Amino acid sequence: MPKTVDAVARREELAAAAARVIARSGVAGASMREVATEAGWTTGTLVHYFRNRHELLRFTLETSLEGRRRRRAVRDSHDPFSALRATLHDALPTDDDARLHWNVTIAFCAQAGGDPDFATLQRDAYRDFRSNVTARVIAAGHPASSADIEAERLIAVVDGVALQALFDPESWPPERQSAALDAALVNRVG
Amino acid sequence: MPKTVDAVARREELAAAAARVIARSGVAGASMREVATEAGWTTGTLVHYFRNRHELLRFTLETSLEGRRRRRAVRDSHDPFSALRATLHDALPTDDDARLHWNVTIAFCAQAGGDPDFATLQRDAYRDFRSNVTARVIAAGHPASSADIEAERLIAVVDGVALQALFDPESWPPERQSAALDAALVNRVG
DNA sequence: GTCGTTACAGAACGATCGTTATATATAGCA
DNA sequence: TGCTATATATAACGATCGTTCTGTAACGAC
Repeated sequence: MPKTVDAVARREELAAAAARVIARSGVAGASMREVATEAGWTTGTLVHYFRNRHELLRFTLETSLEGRRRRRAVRDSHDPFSALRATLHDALPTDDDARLHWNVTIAFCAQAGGDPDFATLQRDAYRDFRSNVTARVIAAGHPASSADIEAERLIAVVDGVALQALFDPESWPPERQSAALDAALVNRVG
Repeated sequence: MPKTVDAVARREELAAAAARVIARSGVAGASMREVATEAGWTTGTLVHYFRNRHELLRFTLETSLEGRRRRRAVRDSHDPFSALRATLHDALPTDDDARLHWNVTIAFCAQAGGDPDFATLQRDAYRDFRSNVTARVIAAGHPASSADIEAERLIAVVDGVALQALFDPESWPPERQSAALDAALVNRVG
């Protein structure tokens, strides 16, 4: 056997570089050469781990979505209401990691129209998030009959706050985002 | 004087074509040739009315933002609460025109990171919208001291619903968007 | 009518893109 | 210690991009 590297880790490392470039300059700015430079490699390395650019972009989006999903799974240990709040709070761009995820999401959102593959990935991830929040809303004591409506209301608040925070980061510090979420939570749930 | 055309109207016609292309395939997909084809002209015409691609994109974004602002200005004739509701409702992607505006907005949102020019345009338009909603919230009877907080809460709901509706149009018909907005309105204002 | 200016078309250029092909270095096995 | 397969680098190709340049048609002033 010849020289061996952790191919999975290398792919994730390259995808992380791609995510940074995408968050910085959009999907269009994520050229093979730019991503390779960001990762500290060359295009030769990039094509060695991804068949083509589309596979790189797709894996980058999948990894970004998976990162959010994995973080969500941790929130089951708390009491039901705290778990709901933590789940929604994790979706807010209150730290660099979440901000990166959001920028990548928006960038792919703009690209989703021309690429149904990306649109499907994002829509499925969103539906998974929605069903997750719905389950937690029910666990927190909300009537099951209107839990989906309540979940969508809460997600709308989270998405709206996130969008504004991405636009105007200096006027939306983390504590203000949390406050907006809490205000939405005390309205109906809890 | 030689052959004369309405240069302003022609620029808006070309910008409208650019907006359609951007909504369909993102800012990156809006190449000079693609926009020219969409408009039914050639690149020669495009460069005759816009110095370069950046000016075309900038004018397209400005025109899109101005269209929303102009529609907002009409909403002063109603009673204060109806005016507030109408202002917020106009921001939702409930018809093709508003959907086009939203897709363009998201597309430029993804591009704003790499181009501070676009980011400034959008942030200013958003602040204008925010101050407009704040004034209408006060007019509708909300205490002035917390009117900005209330306006941001309502805008967050509108943005969140819009984002979800753009992702999942079939599960967010216009009447459902309106219902979500009304639910947010009856909570505090009114 | 002719002339000059404007409107538009289309070709061409250099840059950059994704992709492919080729070359080199490296690490484990014989 | 060679051998081989893998990892990485680099070059090159064709396509496409934004931009510039050149050519042509059309309208208004004289």
